[in-house]
Amino acid sequence: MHTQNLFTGALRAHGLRLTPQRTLILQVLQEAGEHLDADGLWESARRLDPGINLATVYRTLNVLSQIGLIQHSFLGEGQKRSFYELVNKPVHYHFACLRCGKVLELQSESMAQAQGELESRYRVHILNAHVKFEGLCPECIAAEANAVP
Amino acid sequence: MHTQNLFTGALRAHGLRLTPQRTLILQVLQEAGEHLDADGLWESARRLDPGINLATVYRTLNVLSQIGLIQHSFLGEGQKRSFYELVNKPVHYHFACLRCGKVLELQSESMAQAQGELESRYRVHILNAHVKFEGLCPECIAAEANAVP
DNA sequence: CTCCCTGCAAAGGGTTTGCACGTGC
DNA sequence: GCACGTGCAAACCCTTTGCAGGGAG
Repeated sequence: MHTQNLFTGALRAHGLRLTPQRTLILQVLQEAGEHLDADGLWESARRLDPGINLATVYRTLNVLSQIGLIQHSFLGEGQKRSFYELVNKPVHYHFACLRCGKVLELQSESMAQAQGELESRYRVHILNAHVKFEGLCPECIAAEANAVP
Repeated sequence: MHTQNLFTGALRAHGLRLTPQRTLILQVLQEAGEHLDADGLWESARRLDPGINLATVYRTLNVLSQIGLIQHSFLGEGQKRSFYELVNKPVHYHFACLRCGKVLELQSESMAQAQGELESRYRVHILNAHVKFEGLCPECIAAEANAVP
């Protein structure tokens, strides 16, 4: 996997240094795959480097956001925490089940189409789309159907 | 406008009292029309009742959220604040300019279509959609073009 | 008259920042 | 060696909460 080189290049292109901490955080983000919050990321990172500081995690996340390697978003209605994920992943959208709390990642071509329509209609240039749907997942739809016959 | 009665009814239906502060906050939300954060709302409200407290604003916003009169969401990448708006309004989506911070409200039929597609593909039941786009607004696209000729 | 609601102030909790030391390049 | 990055702890800022007094129903 040449992802590491990609990251290295991106960092250096912005005059940033490749420190062990940054490498570690990128690694955790990559292995986790799913959306992580800063705290969860810190927890995972500390298993490999117990000395790593939460402030460093936040600073790194901000740096990586600024150079476009990761995307950060909010999930969950009353949620206070931000979630982060690599831009590495294919375009997808989040769906949170209101009943069981599960988060699904959805793919949709129509969304991209809708996005294009908005760009031309409003003459804006869309760089990021944060999309979160809420509702019931298949399992919970079934459960609700059984509960209310 | 019978909106006031609607609110009154909704509050009473939930065993809640119609206090001057609640009336005032609803009024401000209604007149502002656009997305307001708690602080902006407080500022507007204080012009009519200088004694109103920020904690009351938050408490009221939470109550109104819970009974479904308003919707609350996050806008802006590094934004810490929540934004609130009446559910009164037609379906729309938010666009935040990364350069000037301005927030636009967009309408799109394709979005609804995409949503329908996702529901059937993933067998989920979508109840809410929180959609936020980020990018450059028309003015900032022009400004960028001038800045980098 | 009874609770619910408000104002006030202080606490909470995620995120940021100042400072001195450490380290990539 | 110089500037950037890190650890540590305190600061920040939005939001919530405990408490006592006040007002809706």
